[in-house]
Amino acid sequence: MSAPIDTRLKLMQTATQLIWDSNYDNVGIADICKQAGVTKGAFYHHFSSKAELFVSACKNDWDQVSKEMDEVLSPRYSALQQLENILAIMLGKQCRGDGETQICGCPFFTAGAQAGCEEVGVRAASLELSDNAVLYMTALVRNLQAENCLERPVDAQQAGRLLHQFVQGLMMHGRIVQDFKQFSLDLREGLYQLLGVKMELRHYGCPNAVMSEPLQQVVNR
Amino acid sequence: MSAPIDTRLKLMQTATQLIWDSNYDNVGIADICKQAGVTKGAFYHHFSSKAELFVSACKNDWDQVSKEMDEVLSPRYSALQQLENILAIMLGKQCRGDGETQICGCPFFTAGAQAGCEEVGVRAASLELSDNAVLYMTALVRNLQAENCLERPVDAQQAGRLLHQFVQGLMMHGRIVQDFKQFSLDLREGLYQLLGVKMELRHYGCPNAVMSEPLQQVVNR
DNA sequence: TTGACAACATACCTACCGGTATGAACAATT
DNA sequence: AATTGTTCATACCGGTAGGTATGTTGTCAA
Repeated sequence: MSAPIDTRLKLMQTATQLIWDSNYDNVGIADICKQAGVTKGAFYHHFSSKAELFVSACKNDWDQVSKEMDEVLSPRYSALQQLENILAIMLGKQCRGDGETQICGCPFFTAGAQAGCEEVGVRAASLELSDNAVLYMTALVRNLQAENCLERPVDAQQAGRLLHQFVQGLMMHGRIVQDFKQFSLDLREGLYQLLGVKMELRHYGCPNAVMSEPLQQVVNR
Repeated sequence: MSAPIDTRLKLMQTATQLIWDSNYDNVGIADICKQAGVTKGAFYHHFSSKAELFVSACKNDWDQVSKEMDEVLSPRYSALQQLENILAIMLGKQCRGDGETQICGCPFFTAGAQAGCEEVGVRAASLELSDNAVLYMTALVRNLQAENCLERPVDAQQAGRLLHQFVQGLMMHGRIVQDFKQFSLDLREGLYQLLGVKMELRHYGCPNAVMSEPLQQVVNR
C-alpha cells in the first residue's frame, strides 16, 4: 500500500524490461505482475489494459531517454561531441544490469512494427516515439552542418530519418546476431557514413574520447 | 488430393502472405488453413508445427528472392545498374496484388528479431536468411568498388552489413509510417550515402532508368 | 481383391491469457 | 464511530490457439 505511484512505476519498469528482453505479444500480464511482485488486482487498478500499460511505459521510458538526449545535445558540446555522446547512449542501452551486453533493440519500435492493423494505440505510441527520435537526430544533423562537419549539404530532416532508420535496423540485426563488438563498430561506421562526416574529422582510434563524463560509466560498466 | 506438393506449397505461400501482412504471433494456424482452403488435418500432415511451417516458408521464399537476386546481379549489368535493380526489387516487394502499396518489411527478419529466447528454430532461420542477404549486399559492394564507383575504399563485408541493416530499419519504419513516396526516396538516398557512391554517378532524376526490363513491370504496376 | 499407405477431414482437448467480479485492508473525512 | 474511497488480493470466466486422436477416402502394389 502506502505508495501507489511506486506500484504503477514498478509495473511500467518491469514491463519495459520484460518486453525489452522478449516482445510485446510474448510477455503476459501475469508475467509482468509476478516479476513486479504485485497481483492482477493491482495491475488492473492502475491500468485498464495491457495496451494502456504499454503506451504508458512507452511514454515513461521516452521521458527518461529524452532527458538524456537533451543533456547530451547541449550547446556546451561540439556537434561532433554530440554525435559521440549519442553513440555512447545507444551502446549503453544494450547493457543489462549484470554488465553483460545483450543487444535487444528498442521494444517500442519493434512492437509498433509488429502490430498489425489492430492495437491502434500501440502503433500510435510507436509512431510518436519514432517522430520524436527523428526530431533529435535531425537536430544533430543541423548542428553538424552548422559547424561545417559534413562533406556536403544535406536535407537535415531526411538525414535525421535515415539515421533513425539505420539505428533501428542495426539493433534488429544485432538482436539476432548478438555480437556486441560488431554492433558497436557498425553503429559508428554507419552513422558517420550516412551523415557524410568529413574524413579528417573521423577519429576511429578513440571512440569515447569526447564522451561526456556521466556517460563514461554507463558505457564502460 | 492428387498433388500433395500443391497443398504444401499453398500453405507456405499463404503463411508468407498472412505473416507479411501481420506478424508471426498474430497469424494463427486456423487463419492460414482457412485462407489456403485446407483443414488442420492437411496442415499437420505436412508440417509438425507452426514453427516448422515458418522455417519452411522462410527457405521457400528466400529461394525465390535468391533467384531474382542472381538474375539482377548478373555480370551483364554494370554495378550501378545492379544497385538500381536491387532498389527496384525492394520497392516491388512493398506492393500488394491489388496495386496498392503497403510497406510491410520482411516478415522473416521481423519474426526473428521479435522472437525471444524460445523458438530457436525461427531465430536460426532468420539468422541464416540475414547472412545470405548480407552476402548479396557484399557482392554488390565489391562490384561497385571494382568498377570504381565509390568515393573511397570500404570494407565490403561491413558495408554489405550496413546496407542490409539500413534496409531492415527502413522497412520497419515504413511499416509504421506507411508513406511509400518517402520510403522510396529514403531507400535510394540511404543506400547511395551508405555506399558513398561518387556524386557524379548519382542520377536522382531517373531512378528506374537503368532497371532491367522484367523488373519494370514489377515496380510500375 | 485386399492390404498398406499417403493425404487428408472432423471433432476434440487443454493450456494459456486477457480481462472481470468481488471483497478485504487501510486511510482520510465527517 | 461511521462512511467513503483508495489500493490492492483472490478466484474465476470465456475465448482462443496450438496441437492431437481418430476416422475417411483414394491409390497403388502384390
